[in-house]
Amino acid sequence: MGRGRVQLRRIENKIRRQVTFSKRRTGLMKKAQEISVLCDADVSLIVFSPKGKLFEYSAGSRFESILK
Amino acid sequence: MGRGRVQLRRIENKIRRQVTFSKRRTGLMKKAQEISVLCDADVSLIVFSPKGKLFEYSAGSRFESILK
DNA sequence: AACTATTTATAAGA
DNA sequence: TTCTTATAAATAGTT
Repeated sequence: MGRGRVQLRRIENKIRRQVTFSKRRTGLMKKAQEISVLCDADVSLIVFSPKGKLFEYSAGSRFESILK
Repeated sequence: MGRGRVQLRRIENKIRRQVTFSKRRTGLMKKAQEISVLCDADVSLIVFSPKGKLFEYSAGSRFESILK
């Protein structure tokens, strides 16, 4: 999406990689939430940034009992 | 996306819910893979369909040792 | 952080 | 369920 095509390989530029991570993490979390609500599905999504920071979304009884 | 707007609530029609689940699960898995490759991030995504079928994607050393 | 041109995802239909 | 198409949504590059 956006101004250029996506090449599926590691973004070498550190700044660009961080910006892309931030944008795509937000989008991925949103879509995880959407499929859980729309389709009544249990979902667990865990992402570590390259710096080791943890981001997590979970929904449904299968995961809430484990992760909360 | 598509022909109509998304309402963020459970899709009541069973057929439509299954079709949407199948399409969105594919898209979600793809985006999980993309962020892991592009941004060098460890990712774990686990989804259960409403029928209880498990779908999983994981990437990175944090998860591969656990899930494989 | 906001913008916007463009790509990508996908809802509905076939 | 697989393909197509119109359109909504995500986002890459820019400001």
